[in-house]
Amino acid sequence: MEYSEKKVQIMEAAEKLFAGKGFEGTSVRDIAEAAGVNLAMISYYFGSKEKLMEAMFSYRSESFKLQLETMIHNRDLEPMQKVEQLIDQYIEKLMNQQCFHRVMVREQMVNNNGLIATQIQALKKRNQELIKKLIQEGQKKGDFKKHIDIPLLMMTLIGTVSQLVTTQHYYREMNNLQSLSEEDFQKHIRRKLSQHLKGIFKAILKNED
Amino acid sequence: MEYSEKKVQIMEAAEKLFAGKGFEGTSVRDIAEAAGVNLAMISYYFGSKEKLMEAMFSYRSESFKLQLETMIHNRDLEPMQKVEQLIDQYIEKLMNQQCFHRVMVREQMVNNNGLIATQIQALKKRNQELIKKLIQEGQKKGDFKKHIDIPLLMMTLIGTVSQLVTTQHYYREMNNLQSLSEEDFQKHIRRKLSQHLKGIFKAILKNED
DNA sequence: AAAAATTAATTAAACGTTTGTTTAAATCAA
DNA sequence: TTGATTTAAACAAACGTTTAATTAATTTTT
Repeated sequence: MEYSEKKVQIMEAAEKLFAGKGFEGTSVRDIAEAAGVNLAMISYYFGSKEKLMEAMFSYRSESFKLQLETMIHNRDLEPMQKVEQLIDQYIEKLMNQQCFHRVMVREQMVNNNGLIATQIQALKKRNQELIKKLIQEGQKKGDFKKHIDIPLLMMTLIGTVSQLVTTQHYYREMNNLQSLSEEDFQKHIRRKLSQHLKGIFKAILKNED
Repeated sequence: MEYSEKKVQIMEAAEKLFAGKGFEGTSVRDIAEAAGVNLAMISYYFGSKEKLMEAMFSYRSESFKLQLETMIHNRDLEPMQKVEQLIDQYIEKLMNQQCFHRVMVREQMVNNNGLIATQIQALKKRNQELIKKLIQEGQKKGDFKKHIDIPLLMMTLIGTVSQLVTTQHYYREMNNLQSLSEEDFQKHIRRKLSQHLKGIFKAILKNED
């Protein structure tokens, strides 16, 4: 599917509204107004509200993929360094696409069998295989422990970042970070997350022989 | 607020529907049908759909609190044992109230300033203070490390469990666990989570001096 | 204890809005 | 002149809520 300027305009307005109020909580009139287009344009371009959601999902899924192919085959990096890059890239992707992430959190809770569920599954599978490769490489080299529960480790990576992103206003208030500017607060979160998750992964993975 | 049998009936039907389709995605007619009552009874008992949500939230919040008071003051338990009990109790609470948890995940994402946000905040604050006490006790005894980022550690505990609960059907499929019965699968998750999180907490907390 | 009066619970129908989508006319660009 | 875009208006369906009438339960009076 090709994305004309108008289409992107509508998809991005829809994404922001879906993230805040949910799919059902957002009317096509809301979307049209936010995108600055006539109500009928949404059906005209996408066919329906549902299909707009699917189009937006496809559009964002593309840029949500982790880009690790070249890094993975780099022989100059230690396995642990690669894992650290994976963590940082995951944090970066998610923090830069917070709206899309919120939409995804909502969508993955409903067990639908549609296009969106398929796309989420593909994203998850890809990520799990990437980290599996990295860890197996580290195990072969003897750097990592033998028995690693990779799916559970993924849950901790994704879950920790996701939890902080979706409840950041609570985190901010409970830890008295209101004095920080929004930009500084976002930087603060990234730094903390990176540090924290690298510590966990090191503790879980590293062989102390 | 007192909870008559009919009220509970309606609240529990609403909870299940809200968990699956969201607040806006669920109609009061859906709720009435699922609860086996007349449509008008919802306004009659609760005033409105919104107030039904609030009532349900108060109702569930009560039983969602961790019960750790007596355990915390038990002098026969090591700090690490207490932390392990906290982890197990958290897993238990969340796994036993998966519907309510899903509703909460959705609600946490919208930055509303109403009754529900206040209740979520109170729950979070309580839990954070409980774990803070436990960790500080361990630090005093010299069992735990000096510098622990407690809020981040909470994110990992809550985030990991939450991520697995909200995406369990993906987890099940990706790890070929479809042969397990639903009951066995739930047990499997609990066991894995407990093991995994205790490992992480031990690695992060334990002093190796 | 029976009858009457009062309150509570339940119902089907209707209310006015809002919903997603479609239409047909109007405007624009090629 | 043709085809793509944009518009305001209209559509039926679904929404949350209210109404007024009816039934059930409880309390008061005899």
